[in-house]
Amino acid sequence: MTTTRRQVELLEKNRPRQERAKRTYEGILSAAAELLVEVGVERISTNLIADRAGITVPALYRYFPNKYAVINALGAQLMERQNEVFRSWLDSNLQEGNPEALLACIYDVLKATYDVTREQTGGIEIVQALRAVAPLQELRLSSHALVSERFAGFLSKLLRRPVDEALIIQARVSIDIGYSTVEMVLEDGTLPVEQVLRQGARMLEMYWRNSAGLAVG
Amino acid sequence: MTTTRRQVELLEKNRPRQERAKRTYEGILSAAAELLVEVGVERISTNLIADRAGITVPALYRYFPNKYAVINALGAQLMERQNEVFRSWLDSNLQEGNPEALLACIYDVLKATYDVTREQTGGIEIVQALRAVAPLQELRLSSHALVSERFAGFLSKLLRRPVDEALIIQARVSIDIGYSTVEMVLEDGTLPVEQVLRQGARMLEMYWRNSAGLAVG
DNA sequence: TGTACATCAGTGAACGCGCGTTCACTGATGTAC
DNA sequence: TGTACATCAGTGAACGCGCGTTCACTGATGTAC
Repeated sequence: MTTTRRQVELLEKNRPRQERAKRTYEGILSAAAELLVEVGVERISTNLIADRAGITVPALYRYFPNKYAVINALGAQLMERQNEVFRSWLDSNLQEGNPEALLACIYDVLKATYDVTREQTGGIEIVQALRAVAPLQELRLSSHALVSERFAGFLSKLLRRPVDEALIIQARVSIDIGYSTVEMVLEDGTLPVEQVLRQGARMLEMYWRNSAGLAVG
Repeated sequence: MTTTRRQVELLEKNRPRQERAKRTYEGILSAAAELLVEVGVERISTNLIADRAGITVPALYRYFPNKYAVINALGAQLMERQNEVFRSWLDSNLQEGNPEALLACIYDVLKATYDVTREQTGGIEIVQALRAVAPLQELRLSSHALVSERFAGFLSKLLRRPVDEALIIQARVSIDIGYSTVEMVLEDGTLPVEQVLRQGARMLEMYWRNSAGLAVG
């Protein structure tokens, strides 16, 4: 991509070992999440985070090389939770082996993803930061790509189709459209959550009915 | 929303009057667009912008109160161009008065939106900034809401349905899904542009076939 | 059970830097007569 | 056609501030004997 963009270290440094250290570490993440809501990505700083967490800046530097690593840790946590929602949704539909069953509960997975993101302080702000801040983009993109591949494998069995490029693309588009619907409703607080998620679910349902050659509702 | 978030002035100050001033003004916008690509939203500053534009910082302050106003001006320009794409797509389909004609060319409007965003230096970075930076969010949200209302009015005539909340929501979801597809392909450079846009178009098509009670395929 | 010691966790103070912002100013452009 | 003047456009220098980062350090925790 762009070469002029400076490389940023995102790896965490020391892992917290003692109890006290774990509290400090968690305190840093909570403080960062709160500040992401209050002042936004563009104003957050290690100084602010340490202050809010009730520690000094060098204590933060013990665990994170910079502020991006802190946001990255928050992002990894959220991506993991979102992925887990999707994974368990797939699992609970694996037994059925029946496309209709899956199509009937797309709304559920959107709602569960919405809930898990809402539950995390600064959830939507974290997602937006992952999109907008170059050094963090990799995390969200690779997370979506991973989930899409798993989804494509699942669909391959369900629809008895090979895992070719077309299927992977269809899976990826579905995943991204699902997350987009959730993000849309989190970003614009004036929208009716359930209605919008239901429309998003219906869109995905019609798409897959057409792909799989199933009857329309 | 959040009250702790400081209010930021986004209105431009003096409008450029003389020729020289117009060049300076445009130079500021171009420099900002380039820097958005090179260093990202979180590192851009009035100092960097003025430097790149070949002027001193007080010259920038003559036209903009702060860096957010600069990005806001870039964003307004881009939103306007995207809206224009959609407007002219609707217009060229208004004559027909036939849903099938519209459904047949959803890909075209996605591709045209993709092209117009791609054409603008820092196009995707501008969109991401509008999403992630609180004081700029209003611009994108109200732009999407406006386009959705216009679309709902159009659909009302086409499908002979009243402009009720349900129709507005459906229009809004469609608009946001369209933009999301475009943004997805701009954000992840590894994806095949045409294939992804075609899938997005197909998803919207199936959605509206179902809504309008039209035959599939 | 006590204590000496190693390791882990967090502090206080300091640094240089780029940031946003403002000032009084010089220079460029356009126009009235 | 020339020039005086008003307005517009951009400069140089300065400011205080919060930023990221590092240092040698003190204090807390855990453990070997």
